Amino acid sequence: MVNIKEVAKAAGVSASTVSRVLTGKIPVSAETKSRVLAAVAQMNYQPNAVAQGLKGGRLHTIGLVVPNIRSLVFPAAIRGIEDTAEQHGYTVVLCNTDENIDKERLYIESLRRRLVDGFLFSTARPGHEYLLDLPDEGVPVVFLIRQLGKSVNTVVLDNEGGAYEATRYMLGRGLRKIAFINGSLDLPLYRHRYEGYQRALREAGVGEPDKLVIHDISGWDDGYETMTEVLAAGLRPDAVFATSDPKAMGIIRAIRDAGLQVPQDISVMGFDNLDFSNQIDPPLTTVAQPFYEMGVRACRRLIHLIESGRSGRSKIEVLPAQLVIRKSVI
Amino acid sequence: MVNIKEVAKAAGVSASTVSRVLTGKIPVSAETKSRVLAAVAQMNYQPNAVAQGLKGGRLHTIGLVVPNIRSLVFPAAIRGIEDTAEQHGYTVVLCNTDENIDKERLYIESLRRRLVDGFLFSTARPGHEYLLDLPDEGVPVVFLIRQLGKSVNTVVLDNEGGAYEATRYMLGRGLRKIAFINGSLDLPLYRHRYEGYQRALREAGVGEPDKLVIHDISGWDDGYETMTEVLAAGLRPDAVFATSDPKAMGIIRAIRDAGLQVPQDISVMGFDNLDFSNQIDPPLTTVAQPFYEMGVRACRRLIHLIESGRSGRSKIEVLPAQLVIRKSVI
DNA sequence: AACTAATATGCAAACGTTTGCAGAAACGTT
DNA sequence: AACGTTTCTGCAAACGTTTGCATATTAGTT
Repeated sequence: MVNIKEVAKAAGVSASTVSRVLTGKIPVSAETKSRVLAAVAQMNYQPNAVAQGLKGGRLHTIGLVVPNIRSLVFPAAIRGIEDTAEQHGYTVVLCNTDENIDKERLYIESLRRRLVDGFLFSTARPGHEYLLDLPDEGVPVVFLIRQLGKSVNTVVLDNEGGAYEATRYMLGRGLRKIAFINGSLDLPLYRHRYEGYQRALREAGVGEPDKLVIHDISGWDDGYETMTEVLAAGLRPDAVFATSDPKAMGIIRAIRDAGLQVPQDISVMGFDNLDFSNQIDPPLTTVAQPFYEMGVRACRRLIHLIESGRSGRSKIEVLPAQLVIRKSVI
Repeated sequence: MVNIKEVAKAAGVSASTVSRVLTGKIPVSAETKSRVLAAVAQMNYQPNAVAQGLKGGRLHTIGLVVPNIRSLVFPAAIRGIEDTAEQHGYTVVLCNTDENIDKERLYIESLRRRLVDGFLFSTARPGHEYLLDLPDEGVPVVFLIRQLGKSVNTVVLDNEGGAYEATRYMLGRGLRKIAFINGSLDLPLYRHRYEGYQRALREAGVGEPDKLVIHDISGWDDGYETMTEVLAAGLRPDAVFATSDPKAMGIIRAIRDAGLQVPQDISVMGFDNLDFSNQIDPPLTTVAQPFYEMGVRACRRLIHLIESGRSGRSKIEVLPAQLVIRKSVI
């Protein structure tokens, strides 16, 4: 790769002049400018970003830390992040932590050595509070999808509101005994969904159904087993609110395998609106998260933080959820 | 961040000595070594990777170029890539091209400026032959999932064999009139799947069904529409071989919406074995691709290329497909 | 016409490493 | 005891930029 000195020689100027033409900071005569530009074009010169990075202390790179890219909630958000990063001339480095805190720590260390400009985390959960130290050390950080306290910039869904609306909708359809099959309460997002569900029930004067509020359920298989046990125990809810679409899929399978029909016998409400959720049978009624948009917002905010030199107090941005009605609720 | 000079001062040696202790290349007396190590530990010194990169000409980074991370085939492969990269001390930069060649070119340019050590491409297709120039310019490159000629290192599935086995299986179940709903023949992988299907039919002495071999179908919605038209035209295959799981999902929906049952009336074979393929109703019989493993292999090969200084001829590695039998074929 | 001000350019240092070269010290050999 | 090796360490250059400072040129003012 050709470097700035060779361009300078070809144009008959010094390296500094070439640099000044390219960065455009300081006046350069029109004549030399065009001569330099011609040389740059002819030699197809591209400044070495690593040298620039060493000089400037940053490399226009952001670190994206997620638990697992195979989880279906991330790809869309990542896409939003990557697109905005690209538009602003940033590059995205991907890190999967498997919820493993040591792996996360190593990644952070490794990326800081590489002078990443900032971090985007979707790995927040109790035990990861040390992440909150990063901003204090001057490292720009934005949290995404999952939150961890109020003291850091975050982009999340209105989980409480989404769950509230979904529950209200089911109540409005005459369903009364609504089971709630939820993820781990360690994650605020599941806590908030639970609170939304409770609020709707309370306002409608309906009590929480006995033995039908179950937390700590994690994927489709877990959902399947849980629902199978529920039905085997003779419990028979009018509806099940699954707080993620994969859980909902497993639950629907369990209901079918028990010889019942969705939604005729039991309605099922999901949460997420993953890409395939309207492809399954029956198409899933669910609460949509604007994943792509969340990625875009988080990335924009991070870039703003980076380029403004870390000003301003941190802010939690809450995006609205949207109920999408299909056929799995009667 | 503390730099090497400060460590040197603290240990009472020169920066060179610190560097030598850390890289371990040249003998250093046991005594100074321990003194340096103590200082390093105490000050928590981490070498600046960008400075090392500038000096050494590479940054231990690989560029991963995919059409779209939202497409369900990539996340597992990416996971395999990322895991192996991490094990070897490499970092992965993610690029989505949307099959757009200009975007791809810009990414390549940008990453080369950043001194990436090599590229992993899943974007091969006609028109992208210029990618083949990169190895000639000394840039390590490995192709993955999609291939583009024999002259470059590649990791792909045995698409022909997978389709052959799947077709043979259906024939063995007594199915004769097997529709073939395929992707674009521009992509060798779809061409090969077609060839496998044809070979199995030929060996069984069964002809290709009239009007039931359809190419250029791309996602679930396209699959749905195509199958709806097929049925509306009064065509009634015994089975449909969809060359991707999403197409299969759309096709199953179409069959159901036409009042028929899968597999009692029409069997459906998929291809990919995406994560959710055994969650749908009926659980999908399909051809599994070892996505994760492909990612691992491709990444290993790239790292080998990088660290061996680009020796050796290029090789195409073909991984076996595996038929996974569930309930969508009778 | 002389002086100040503005404009345009180059030199050299700096970013944080690694590494060739050379010198110093310790050791072994005859 | 003199010399050649070996072992260890530091200096300084290099990687490719950007940028403060100094200088040279030009223009502007009186």
